[in-house]
Amino acid sequence: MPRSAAANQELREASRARILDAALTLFAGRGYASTPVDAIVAAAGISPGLLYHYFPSKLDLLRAIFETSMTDVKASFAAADAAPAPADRLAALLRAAASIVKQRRRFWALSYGVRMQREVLAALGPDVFAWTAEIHRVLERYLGEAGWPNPAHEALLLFAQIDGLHQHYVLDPDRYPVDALTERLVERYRTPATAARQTRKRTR
Amino acid sequence: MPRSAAANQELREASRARILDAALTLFAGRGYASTPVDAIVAAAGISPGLLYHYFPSKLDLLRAIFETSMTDVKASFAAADAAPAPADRLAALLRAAASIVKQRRRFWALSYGVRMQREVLAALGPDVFAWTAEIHRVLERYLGEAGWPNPAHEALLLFAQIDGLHQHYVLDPDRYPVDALTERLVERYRTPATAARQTRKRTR
Amino acid sequence: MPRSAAANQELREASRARILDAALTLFAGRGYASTPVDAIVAAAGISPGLLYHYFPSKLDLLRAIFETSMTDVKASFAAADAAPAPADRLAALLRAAASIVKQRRRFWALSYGVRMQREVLAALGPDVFAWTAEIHRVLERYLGEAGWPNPAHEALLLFAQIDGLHQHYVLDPDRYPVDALTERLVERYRTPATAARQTRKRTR
Amino acid sequence: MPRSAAANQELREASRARILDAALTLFAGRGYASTPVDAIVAAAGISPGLLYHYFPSKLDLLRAIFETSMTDVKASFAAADAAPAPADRLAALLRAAASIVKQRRRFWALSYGVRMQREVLAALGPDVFAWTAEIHRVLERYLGEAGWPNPAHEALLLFAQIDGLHQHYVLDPDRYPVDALTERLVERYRTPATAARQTRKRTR
DNA sequence: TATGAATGAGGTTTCATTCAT
DNA sequence: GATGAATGAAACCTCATTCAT
Repeated sequence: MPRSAAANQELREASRARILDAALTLFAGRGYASTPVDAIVAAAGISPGLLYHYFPSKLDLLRAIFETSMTDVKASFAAADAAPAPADRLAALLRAAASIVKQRRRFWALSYGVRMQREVLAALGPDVFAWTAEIHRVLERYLGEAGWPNPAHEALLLFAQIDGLHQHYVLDPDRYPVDALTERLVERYRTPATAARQTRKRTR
Repeated sequence: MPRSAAANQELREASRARILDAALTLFAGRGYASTPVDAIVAAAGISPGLLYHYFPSKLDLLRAIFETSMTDVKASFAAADAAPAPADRLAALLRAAASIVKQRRRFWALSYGVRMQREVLAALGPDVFAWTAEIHRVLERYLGEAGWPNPAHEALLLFAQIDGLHQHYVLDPDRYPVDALTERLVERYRTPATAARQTRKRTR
Repeated sequence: MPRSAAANQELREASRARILDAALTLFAGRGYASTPVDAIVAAAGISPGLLYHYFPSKLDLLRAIFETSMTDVKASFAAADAAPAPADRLAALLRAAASIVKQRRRFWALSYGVRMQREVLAALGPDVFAWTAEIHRVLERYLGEAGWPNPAHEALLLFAQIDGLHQHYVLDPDRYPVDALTERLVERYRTPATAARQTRKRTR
Repeated sequence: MPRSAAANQELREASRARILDAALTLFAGRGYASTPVDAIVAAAGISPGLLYHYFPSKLDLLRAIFETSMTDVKASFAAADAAPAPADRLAALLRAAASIVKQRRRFWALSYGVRMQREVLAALGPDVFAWTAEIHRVLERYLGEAGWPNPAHEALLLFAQIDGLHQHYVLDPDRYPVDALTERLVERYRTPATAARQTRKRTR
């Protein structure tokens, strides 16, 4: 008596989701390399065989996590991108980024955790590399449109700022005031930071 | 006749240094967990026995790297701290930090690589935890002395900025313009971004 | 479709038994410390991974052997203890002990082999320590009931006798006449070796 | 300026003795196989090189311990053997054996510790095998001369008794009453244990 | 779909031993 | 006579993965 196709589909989804979730939690906490497949299997409450039924290898599991999460993250950024007034888009982006980091803490912890490991990163495919480049491009465009001088450098600086902020948040989520700091950032980037000071300097 | 004490001392230090150096390079490149002791041993041109003669375990080797490097880093910060005019100390610190990161790229790569792994971090001892707190305190003091409002939050923001900057540099050292960006930061933090200024600017 | 629970149970027990058996043989012959896990694995015809699937460590394997064997041995002594006439129980015990030593030569060889190694013994748990104390208590009770003077000392002596006998047997099982010697012992302990008798004999 | 030959000789003896002593203590406590050469070296306060200067291998060190100790033990038995009246020699032997075990506890612990390990025993040379055979022969002769029936079996029994006694003593030297038990044994073996009981049995 | 026994390469560590001085 | 840095084979154990059911 075979299960109906629909029921099977549900089972599949449920199992896959449990595995991905367990793996994400463990990878985020202990690191990818230090997490045995058995630990994932135990946390997901399934058998090793089933894990390999869904994911051909441990690395593919990592890849799947990145795919899932990155889709999600991109969607969020796209929403910010759609803000009506051009002047508000930078603020919208900063807030959207903070919000998505808060929602998907574990993914970011994992992401920051593997960031330095070239071999692993390479195995995740070109998408992950393209990732940062794209964010940088968007920031550069926004800053340029807002009249910032040398928007390429400014974008690097702003990206570093955002990245550092989020990483520090992920390291201590219960006490780190991401929202307040994000608002401070929004404030600071409301108008180009050039005029006043740079003028003063030049006139000396 | 045994080797002279001095000769032994030299041999020991040379071997220890080779091991530490090889380990740092490999840990930085492949991550701590993904680097087999045998790879370190091969890179250092020694036998596994000798590594364990100097370091009781792989983790102790990591610990030793952190101790060595952090001593070095602290010294550099202390030097910046000794700048004559109070107004220059923040600039001095930012430049010293950039300089030390450039000099010890591999250590920072390693450090950023294990940052998310709580178990490893805990095993490195309380020093590594206290580390960031101390940097934050110093920044807060400098910003407070320079008249910045809410120096606690501003310090978090500045620290995140520096951290992000350095991490991005370490990820792509050949192309990332740390120096230019550091100077931009120095410039931006020369005078407090007071509410006053921002208001004035907006009302103009 | 997973294997049925019963089939798994069988597989598990078969594997466990093969490992325990191979380990017992090797430990008995070469000593615990001198037996590499790989040798056990080879003798059992399995992979190292499987051994560690069943026993968390080499020491736990030793522990398991002791648990298994001691259960078995205690059962045998309990049977002797149930002899009807009190006067026959000592004889029953002596014979049961000889019989169990003959049946489980390898266990006794192992047991005698680790007896002097305090660290190993301690790791085997309190049971193994309590073991000899219990035998001594039983012997003392039997001897007391049979009217022997100073049954505590006599029990020590008898226990030493049995232990020595069995150890010598295990050392050279093919030639050592355990049965004959056990019968001689049974004979000797049929009636108490009272001072009275000895005096009477001397005065004749 | 070379040391005098006599001074050298003294140094040699002292170093050898320290090594043998440290090794004996450790072997007795932890077993031969579980004692690393480094532990011996540390306990003796010397360098590994020096140990290998005196003993070609760890096994040779064990051999040396056995040679030293067995010479000593044989001398002690020889003394007992020289007792004037034939009737007293068994008593003298029992007492001498107890005394030597008390004096050289560590050696006996070691000896009992390796007894079950055929490979190690074989490497110690035939002497150690001949050892027990000789004791048995002596006992048999004494018992025969004292008029015991079936002295060969009786000797096995007595030897097992002595051996068990001494082993139990070595396992718990502070509480085990060797002396009292030895006297009890002496008493029991003063006259052949046959007449009375065996007669009674036969006449039934 | 799902299980879990089983594998084996490879990981970390130990330890008897060597050798330049 | 003595040292201790150095070796490398082998020990114990882990873990990604397979496969019969």
